[in-house]
Amino acid sequence: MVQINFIPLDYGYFDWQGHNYVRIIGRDDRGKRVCLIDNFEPYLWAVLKQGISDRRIKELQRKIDKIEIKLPSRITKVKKTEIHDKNFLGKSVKAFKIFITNYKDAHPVANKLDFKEIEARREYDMSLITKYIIDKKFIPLSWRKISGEILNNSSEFGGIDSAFDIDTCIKVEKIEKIENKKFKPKILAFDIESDELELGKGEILMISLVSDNFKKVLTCKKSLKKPTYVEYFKSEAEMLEAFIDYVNKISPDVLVGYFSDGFDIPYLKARAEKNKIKLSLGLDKSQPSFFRGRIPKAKITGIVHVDLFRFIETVYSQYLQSETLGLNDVAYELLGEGKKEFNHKHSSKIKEHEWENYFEYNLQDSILTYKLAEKFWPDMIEFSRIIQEPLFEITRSSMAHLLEDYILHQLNNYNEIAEKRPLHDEIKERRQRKRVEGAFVLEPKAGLYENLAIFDFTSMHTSIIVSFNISKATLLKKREKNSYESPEVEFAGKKTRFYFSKKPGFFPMMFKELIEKRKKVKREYKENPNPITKARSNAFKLLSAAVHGYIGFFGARYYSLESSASILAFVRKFNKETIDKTRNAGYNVIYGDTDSVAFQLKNKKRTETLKFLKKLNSELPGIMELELEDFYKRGIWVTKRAGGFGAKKKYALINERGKLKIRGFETVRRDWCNLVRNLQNDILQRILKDGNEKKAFQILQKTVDDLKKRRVSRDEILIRTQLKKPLSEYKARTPHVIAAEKMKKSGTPVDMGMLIEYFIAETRLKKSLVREKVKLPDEKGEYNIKYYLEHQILPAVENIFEVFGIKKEDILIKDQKKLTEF
DNA sequence: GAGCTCTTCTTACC
DNA sequence: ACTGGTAAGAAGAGCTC
Repeated sequence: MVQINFIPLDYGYFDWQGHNYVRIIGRDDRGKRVCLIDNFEPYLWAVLKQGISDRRIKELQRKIDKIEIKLPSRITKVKKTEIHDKNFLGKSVKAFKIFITNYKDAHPVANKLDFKEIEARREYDMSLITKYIIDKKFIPLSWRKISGEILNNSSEFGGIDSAFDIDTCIKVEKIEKIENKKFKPKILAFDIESDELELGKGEILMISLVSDNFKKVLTCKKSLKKPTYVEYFKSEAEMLEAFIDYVNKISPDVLVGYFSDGFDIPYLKARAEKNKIKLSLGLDKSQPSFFRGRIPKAKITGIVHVDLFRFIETVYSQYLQSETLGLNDVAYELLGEGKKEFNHKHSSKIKEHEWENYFEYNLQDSILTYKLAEKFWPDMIEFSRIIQEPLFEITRSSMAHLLEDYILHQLNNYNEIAEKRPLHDEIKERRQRKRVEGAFVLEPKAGLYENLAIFDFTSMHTSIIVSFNISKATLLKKREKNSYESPEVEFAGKKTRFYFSKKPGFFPMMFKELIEKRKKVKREYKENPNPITKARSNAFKLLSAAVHGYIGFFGARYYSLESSASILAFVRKFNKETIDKTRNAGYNVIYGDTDSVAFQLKNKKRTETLKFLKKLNSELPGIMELELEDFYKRGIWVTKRAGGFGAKKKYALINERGKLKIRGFETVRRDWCNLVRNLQNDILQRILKDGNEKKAFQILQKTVDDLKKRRVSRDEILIRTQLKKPLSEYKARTPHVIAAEKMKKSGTPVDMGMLIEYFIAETRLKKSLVREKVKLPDEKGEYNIKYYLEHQILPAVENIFEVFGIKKEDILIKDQKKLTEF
């Protein structure tokens, strides 16, 4: 019997003599790599209908105990059946806990439970690892004291201890909770370069590896100078083998790449196959396995493969200003350094002296990936601990999936049996439903305003869910006395109201607790700001923000469109009420969107306004809360280009400290050229600072002049538009589709998700469509002055100057003559 | 071929 | 297919006159 302190990193399972065992790879507190083997007792639930007699229950139990699934490879039996008092969708129920010998057959066992006394069969559709973590409270990346027996060249479990490259293998007897201590994982970042983007098409030219005090580029190409970090190999095969050796030797906890699920790992696998090499990266020398999904997930046994791109995409992209989530943009924003310059061309055309630069470029990618991984480690570890799912899962799951995992791991606190995942037909039906009415947006009156404030609701949707006890399980079939009543909603073509029980449901309670946890962590962060508390606070924030969307998501276990419709009806009601109350208090309300109200203070003082906020808060139910977003010195709202009404979701503000808040304007949209984005930004800034348009107009005149004199660089007039689907699926012949087709024709690989760059050029055609003037950035040709004037500059500034009574004609009139010259 | 509406598409806001 | 609804706006398609 041994005892160690252990932190789990990678979870897997295997079968031995027809039973399931869980295999956990992690470290002990001396840094040794340990593999734990633990038994897993699979079970599922059968929820009984109300009022079944004890005698009948006994009878059923006997029948269930006899269930057997016979397969060629194994026989799965019911081991035992227990009767428990549980909750299911908030109701107290009696349920059978049916233990079976192999979880893989839980589904067929569930199918055999078709007794009329059984209302529902549940928890046979969850991941085995999820159930294991819940049952043993063995939370990923959390320290535990493990007692057990060391396996040493044991034949038990088929000799697993010798198959794995580990220091110790322990058969678990006991798991005890201990206080979390620090853990610094060994991270290894990698990146490959190849001629082709299509997986496995061309050979791999080089592979870079970066870890703590370790930098390498492995290559099978020759260069003139030989940097110390480069290792040369005779062939691609030898290079691949060296890569595998290095990964095995360094033996990292985390192998991290950037888009490595979608590119590097599958590419390596394909090239290894071509070279008849086994890509034995796993601790048991196994090859990466791929799990299906939008992008297949590449799993390496014993080492956590993290595709940092995927994690950043789901949990961090909303905070990033970067125009793309490519490594260069993200690294620039977060690390202040980007990729190295390298002019990509086919390897056959790269000269001997150029390879050195390519190596450096390749190395830099791994360096950036490594640094980003270090930066995001607190986020990864906190997400993993809070959601209680392994690192591999939480770095790849969508937000809805993360939230659902969080819910599943919390259910035990409420003695709840988990709801099932919707089946195919159910998903289809849900997706066909009419969408429910959303939030309210108040149409602003265009103008320049001074002395403003914005109030907004904190976590509005979630606080409504909590305050009105809204969920699938608390929804009442019909009106009941003493229940929460939603405002009137249009649902399935009828006007109706929904009612929710006042008995607190597990779902709203769970998120009440989550909001409380977040508040606590936020306080902790304020007292002691550090990356861990920041990451924890952020994880709670993101989960909380996703709850309403999750309820309306067709794939959710706890989907409830009635709940979603009710939440949104409350959102509209409270926003409108707040707008009315603000107006009635003597403020000039300018605008409001979903959970906010923007207004002019007029003659009122700030202290008075804060007092008014307090009053509003005292009138709000439950945990709902309105807060001051900020006071603003000035703000501008413009009209729509069509129709002359005030444009929603489009405004710019400046606060006392001179900080701008610009929403919706072209300057924040990446599909407008930089010339116009910068121009509009300058104009808005000038106007908000000065309170008038004089200088801003001069800025405009100068830019128009530059444009006409062709002093504007190519870079500034490039328009970037993303390909949102495969090129072949486009019905419309839009400029960016034409540009993408041109790229393809010229040999540049074009893929879904790419940001297509182009500009609009002068043509000899007298009358023509925009798409006929599309040119790629490196094509010869001059920019089309008329287009950039009338379709870029003017649309972006016209409505701003209109606020000051300056018309489109006033902007152009001075230049009318000049215009005709071109 | 001008002028209109409608569809397709992208990207924003909350 | 992998949170939701609301909205602006460009470009092109298709129609009428």
